[in-house]
Amino acid sequence: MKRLQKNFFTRDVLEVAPDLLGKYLVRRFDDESVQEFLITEVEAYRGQEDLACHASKGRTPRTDIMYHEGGHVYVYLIYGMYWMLNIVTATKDVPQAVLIRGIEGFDGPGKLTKSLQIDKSFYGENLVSSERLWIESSEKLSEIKIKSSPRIGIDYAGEEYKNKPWRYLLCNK
DNA sequence: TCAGTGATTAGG
DNA sequence: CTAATCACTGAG
Repeated sequence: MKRLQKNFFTRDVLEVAPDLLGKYLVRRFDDESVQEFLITEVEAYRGQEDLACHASKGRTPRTDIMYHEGGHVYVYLIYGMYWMLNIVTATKDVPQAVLIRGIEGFDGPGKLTKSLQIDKSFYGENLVSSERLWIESSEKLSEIKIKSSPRIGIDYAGEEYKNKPWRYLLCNK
Protein backbone atom coordinates (compact mmCIF):
# COMPACT_ATOMS: atom_id res chain seq x y z
CA MET A 1 0.00 0.00 0.00
CA LYS A 2 1.26 3.42 -0.82
CA ARG A 3 -0.27 6.83 -1.01
CA LEU A 4 -1.18 8.17 -4.43
CA GLN A 5 0.82 11.24 -5.41
CA LYS A 6 -0.12 14.36 -7.27
CA ASN A 7 0.58 12.99 -10.74
CA PHE A 8 -2.24 10.48 -10.25
CA PHE A 9 -4.79 13.25 -9.84
CA THR A 10 -3.62 15.72 -12.46
CA ARG A 11 -4.79 13.57 -15.39
CA ASP A 12 -8.13 13.90 -17.17
CA VAL A 13 -11.09 12.98 -14.99
CA LEU A 14 -12.14 10.23 -17.39
CA GLU A 15 -8.82 8.50 -16.70
CA VAL A 16 -8.71 9.15 -12.97
CA ALA A 17 -12.31 8.11 -12.20
CA PRO A 18 -12.11 4.44 -13.32
CA ASP A 19 -8.57 4.28 -11.96
CA LEU A 20 -9.82 5.10 -8.46
CA LEU A 21 -11.84 1.89 -8.35
CA GLY A 22 -9.99 -0.76 -6.35
CA LYS A 23 -8.00 1.93 -4.55
CA TYR A 24 -8.40 2.60 -0.84
CA LEU A 25 -9.81 5.70 0.78
CA VAL A 26 -7.91 6.10 4.05
CA ARG A 27 -9.24 8.11 6.98
CA ARG A 28 -7.40 8.92 10.18
CA PHE A 29 -9.98 9.85 12.79
CA ASP A 30 -9.57 12.36 15.59
CA ASP A 31 -8.77 9.55 18.04
CA GLU A 32 -5.80 8.54 15.82
CA SER A 33 -7.43 5.32 14.61
CA VAL A 34 -6.97 4.66 10.91
CA GLN A 35 -9.42 2.90 8.62
CA GLU A 36 -9.20 1.95 4.95
CA PHE A 37 -12.15 1.62 2.61
CA LEU A 38 -12.20 0.04 -0.84
CA ILE A 39 -13.63 2.43 -3.41
CA THR A 40 -16.40 0.70 -5.34
CA GLU A 41 -18.35 3.40 -7.16
CA VAL A 42 -17.49 6.82 -8.60
CA GLU A 43 -18.82 9.37 -11.07
CA ALA A 44 -16.92 11.80 -13.27
CA TYR A 45 -17.89 15.45 -13.61
CA ARG A 46 -16.04 17.03 -16.45
CA GLY A 47 -15.62 20.74 -16.92
CA GLN A 48 -17.74 23.72 -17.76
CA GLU A 49 -19.26 22.10 -20.84
CA ASP A 50 -20.63 19.20 -18.74
CA LEU A 51 -24.05 20.52 -17.70
CA ALA A 52 -24.17 18.11 -14.76
CA CYS A 53 -20.99 19.56 -13.32
CA HIS A 54 -21.44 22.33 -10.76
CA ALA A 55 -18.73 24.30 -12.53
CA SER A 56 -20.88 24.53 -15.67
CA LYS A 57 -22.50 27.61 -14.14
CA GLY A 58 -19.15 29.28 -13.74
CA ARG A 59 -16.69 29.83 -10.95
CA THR A 60 -18.34 30.59 -7.60
CA PRO A 61 -17.11 30.39 -4.01
CA ARG A 62 -18.42 26.82 -3.85
CA THR A 63 -16.90 25.52 -7.08
CA ASP A 64 -13.65 27.43 -6.75
CA ILE A 65 -11.67 24.41 -5.60
CA MET A 66 -12.45 22.52 -8.82
CA TYR A 67 -10.41 25.10 -10.70
CA HIS A 68 -7.36 24.14 -8.71
CA GLU A 69 -4.86 21.41 -9.53
CA GLY A 70 -5.89 17.79 -8.98
CA GLY A 71 -5.49 16.17 -5.58
CA HIS A 72 -7.74 18.47 -3.58
CA VAL A 73 -11.08 17.59 -1.98
CA TYR A 74 -14.39 19.19 -2.96
CA VAL A 75 -17.08 18.79 -0.30
CA TYR A 76 -20.55 20.29 -0.42
CA LEU A 77 -23.96 19.87 1.21
CA ILE A 78 -26.92 18.59 -0.77
CA TYR A 79 -30.62 18.47 0.14
CA GLY A 80 -29.80 20.18 3.39
CA MET A 81 -28.56 16.95 4.95
CA TYR A 82 -25.83 15.13 3.12
CA TRP A 83 -22.20 15.94 2.47
CA MET A 84 -20.85 14.76 -0.86
CA LEU A 85 -17.20 13.81 -1.18
CA ASN A 86 -15.44 14.67 -4.44
CA ILE A 87 -11.85 14.55 -5.59
CA VAL A 88 -10.61 17.33 -7.84
CA THR A 89 -8.69 16.19 -10.93
CA ALA A 90 -6.84 17.68 -13.92
CA THR A 91 -4.79 20.87 -13.91
CA LYS A 92 -5.25 24.46 -12.82
CA ASP A 93 -8.25 26.26 -14.39
CA VAL A 94 -9.73 22.96 -15.62
CA PRO A 95 -12.77 22.26 -13.40
CA GLN A 96 -13.14 18.51 -13.06
CA ALA A 97 -13.99 16.26 -10.12
CA VAL A 98 -14.79 12.68 -9.21
CA LEU A 99 -17.73 12.03 -6.90
CA ILE A 100 -17.12 9.13 -4.53
CA ARG A 101 -20.49 7.38 -4.55
CA GLY A 102 -19.63 4.15 -2.83
CA ILE A 103 -17.06 2.40 -0.67
CA GLU A 104 -17.03 -1.15 0.59
CA GLY A 105 -19.52 -1.60 3.42
CA PHE A 106 -21.45 1.61 2.73
CA ASP A 107 -23.62 2.08 -0.31
CA GLY A 108 -24.56 5.67 -0.97
CA PRO A 109 -22.57 8.92 -0.97
CA GLY A 110 -24.57 10.39 1.92
CA LYS A 111 -23.99 7.46 4.23
CA LEU A 112 -20.36 7.32 3.23
CA THR A 113 -19.56 10.82 4.42
CA LYS A 114 -21.55 10.29 7.60
CA SER A 115 -19.55 7.17 8.43
CA LEU A 116 -16.24 8.80 7.68
CA GLN A 117 -17.19 11.96 9.56
CA ILE A 118 -16.50 14.12 6.54
CA ASP A 119 -17.96 17.60 6.45
CA LYS A 120 -17.21 21.09 5.20
CA SER A 121 -13.95 21.23 7.14
CA PHE A 122 -12.51 18.91 4.47
CA TYR A 123 -13.23 21.40 1.68
CA GLY A 124 -9.89 22.02 -0.04
CA GLU A 125 -8.06 19.24 1.83
CA ASN A 126 -4.91 18.15 0.01
CA LEU A 127 -4.90 14.37 -0.47
CA VAL A 128 -1.16 14.30 -1.06
CA SER A 129 -0.16 15.98 2.20
CA SER A 130 -3.21 15.53 4.49
CA GLU A 131 -2.80 13.68 7.78
CA ARG A 132 -6.46 12.68 8.02
CA LEU A 133 -7.61 11.72 4.50
CA TRP A 134 -5.80 10.24 1.52
CA ILE A 135 -5.88 7.50 -1.13
CA GLU A 136 -3.70 4.40 -1.26
CA SER A 137 -3.17 1.84 -3.98
CA SER A 138 -2.94 -1.90 -3.44
CA GLU A 139 -0.64 -4.11 -5.47
CA LYS A 140 -2.89 -7.07 -4.76
CA LEU A 141 -5.79 -5.86 -6.86
CA SER A 142 -4.11 -5.78 -10.22
CA GLU A 143 -7.02 -7.48 -11.95
CA ILE A 144 -10.27 -5.65 -11.57
CA LYS A 145 -13.35 -5.41 -13.71
CA ILE A 146 -15.12 -2.13 -14.27
CA LYS A 147 -18.66 -1.48 -15.36
CA SER A 148 -19.93 1.90 -16.50
CA SER A 149 -23.41 3.42 -16.76
CA PRO A 150 -25.12 6.82 -16.92
CA ARG A 151 -24.83 9.04 -13.87
CA ILE A 152 -27.48 9.29 -11.17
CA GLY A 153 -29.79 12.17 -10.32
CA ILE A 154 -28.83 14.62 -13.07
CA ASP A 155 -31.95 14.78 -15.24
CA TYR A 156 -31.45 18.52 -15.52
CA ALA A 157 -28.20 18.10 -17.46
CA GLY A 158 -29.75 17.88 -20.93
CA GLU A 159 -29.94 14.99 -23.37
CA GLU A 160 -26.32 15.00 -24.37
CA TYR A 161 -24.72 14.92 -20.96
CA LYS A 162 -27.21 13.06 -18.81
CA ASN A 163 -26.67 9.93 -20.90
CA LYS A 164 -22.89 9.94 -20.77
CA PRO A 165 -21.64 6.70 -19.17
CA TRP A 166 -19.46 8.47 -16.64
CA ARG A 167 -20.47 6.40 -13.63
CA TYR A 168 -18.03 3.60 -12.87
CA LEU A 169 -18.62 0.57 -10.66
CA LEU A 170 -16.37 -2.21 -9.47
CA CYS A 171 -17.66 -5.64 -10.42
CA ASN A 172 -15.08 -8.21 -9.40
CA LYS A 173 -17.48 -10.57 -7.72
C1' DT B 1 -44.06 6.86 -4.39
C1' DC B 2 -42.39 11.37 -1.59
C1' DA B 3 -41.18 14.65 2.27
C1' DG B 4 -37.45 16.52 4.94
C1' DT B 5 -33.63 19.78 4.94
C1' DG B 6 -30.44 24.04 4.61
C1' DA B 7 -26.31 25.87 1.92
C1' DT B 8 -25.81 28.03 -2.32
C1' DT B 9 -27.13 30.88 -6.07
C1' DA B 10 -29.30 34.34 -9.13
C1' DG B 11 -32.32 38.10 -9.20
C1' DG B 12 -34.75 42.56 -7.22
C1' DC C 1 -33.63 40.69 1.00
C1' DT C 2 -36.32 36.66 -1.31
C1' DA C 3 -37.23 32.31 -3.88
C1' DA C 4 -35.63 28.30 -6.49
C1' DT C 5 -32.60 24.57 -6.78
C1' DC C 6 -30.57 20.12 -5.40
C1' DA C 7 -24.64 14.70 -7.54
C1' DC C 8 -29.87 11.87 -1.23
C1' DT C 9 -32.06 8.86 2.16
C1' DG C 10 -35.46 6.33 4.58
C1' DA C 11 -40.06 5.45 5.67
C1' DG C 12 -44.25 3.32 3.88
